[in-house]
Amino acid sequence: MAVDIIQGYTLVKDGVNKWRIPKFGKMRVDAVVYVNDSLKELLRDDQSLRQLVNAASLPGVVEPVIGMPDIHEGFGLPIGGVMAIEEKGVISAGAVGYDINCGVRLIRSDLEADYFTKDILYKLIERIEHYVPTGIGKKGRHKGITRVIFDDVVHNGVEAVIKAGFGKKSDLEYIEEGGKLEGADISAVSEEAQERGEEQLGTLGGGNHFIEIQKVEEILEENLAEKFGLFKGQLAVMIHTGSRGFGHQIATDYTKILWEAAKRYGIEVPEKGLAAAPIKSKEGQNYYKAMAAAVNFAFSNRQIIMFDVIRAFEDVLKKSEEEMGFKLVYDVAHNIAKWEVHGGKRMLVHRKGATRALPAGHPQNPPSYRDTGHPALIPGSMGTGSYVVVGTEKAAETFYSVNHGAGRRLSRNQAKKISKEEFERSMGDVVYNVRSYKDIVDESPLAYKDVETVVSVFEERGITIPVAKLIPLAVVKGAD
DNA sequence: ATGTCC
Repeated sequence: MAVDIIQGYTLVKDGVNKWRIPKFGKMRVDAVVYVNDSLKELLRDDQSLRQLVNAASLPGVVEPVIGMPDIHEGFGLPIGGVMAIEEKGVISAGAVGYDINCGVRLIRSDLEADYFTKDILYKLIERIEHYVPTGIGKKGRHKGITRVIFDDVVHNGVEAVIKAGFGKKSDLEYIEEGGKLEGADISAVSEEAQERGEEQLGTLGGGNHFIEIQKVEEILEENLAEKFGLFKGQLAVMIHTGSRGFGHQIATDYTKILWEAAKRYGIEVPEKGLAAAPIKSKEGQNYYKAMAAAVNFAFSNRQIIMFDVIRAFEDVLKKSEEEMGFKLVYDVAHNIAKWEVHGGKRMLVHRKGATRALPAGHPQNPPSYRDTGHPALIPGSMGTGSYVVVGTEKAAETFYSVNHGAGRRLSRNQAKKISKEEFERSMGDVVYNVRSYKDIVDESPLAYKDVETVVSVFEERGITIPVAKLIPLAVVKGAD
């Protein structure tokens, strides 16, 4: 029996790429982390195992608390963490994260990527920036209309922005939850969060958010790729953003509210980032209502950005959306808590830096992907590849969750030390918009784990089937 | 991630 000791915790090998921390002390359940030998080494200088162990002590937690292959430390639950809680247990804002429904949307086209010279790519990213405000604190270009429809957006999700003219009704079939998480209620959201949100719909933000023009580099599973409308050499666009200042304010407000509520309810919370209250309590219910509002905001944000990106392509290529064949492949949440049934039991699954990946035939798939399983989207860093995968039946052991990216290897502060030369080399031929490398150096591919290795962990275990690999041609980032 | 400290 293979055993390893990391950060003082005993890890016991539990099959391919899977390590278990048997429960001890205040843990109510085991913690599990999915890594191969090289990724496991990265946990030695990182607090993420402690954060998994702490999460395993919360009331109502379901066996096991799980770390994804791209795990790294976060606030409360690690990024790359999955925590399921039974109905009589607690809900935690820190286990969803500050960027509620941070997520990814993939758009395909009928265009051949090889047509896109650097000259065209520069024109495109310039035009995309013309339409999509990027960077911290930016207000939306559509804020006149988004203020008017804001209430409708938070309660009804993407359907509301489609009614206002951003895209078409059929897009709803290609968004997790149909673009709307039930149970949102604006009355649970602070005035401050509402004011920030109304003006920020349709903005990209900063940090790891991006709009990427990509090429389908490799088809890894022919049959599924065809059903997802993907082909080798195809031009695609990936959008990665979330709920901006709206979700951030909600997370800030409720971390405080839940921290104080925990004391009143006598819940022992091991660290502030895991602040939690009973799901059935007033505070817990209110967090869910506010979180759902931010989830709907973020799906809608990506819908508006898709609309604007397609306008940019129309302007530069002088072709219509129909001629270019742009279609939504899928839109997935990476930071969310949702009610799901696993093993016949209803539970609230918190995913923070993790993607749901339902297998073929699972009834919660959208009808468009019932027979295949929906695409799970895994962006790499901005100089490397991204993957489309699907979950298998074996993904039941992770509550049908897979990794959400490559995962950070260096902290932002460590990554700031990367030199200009190293940064430029790491970007290779990828065209990017930000003029000063200092603004995005902490997003350098060198700051991330190797996405191929990370994706291989679940593939080797039989939890995912990789379908396609996409590589970046051009990337639009927000300068902070 | 974030009007990166009201």
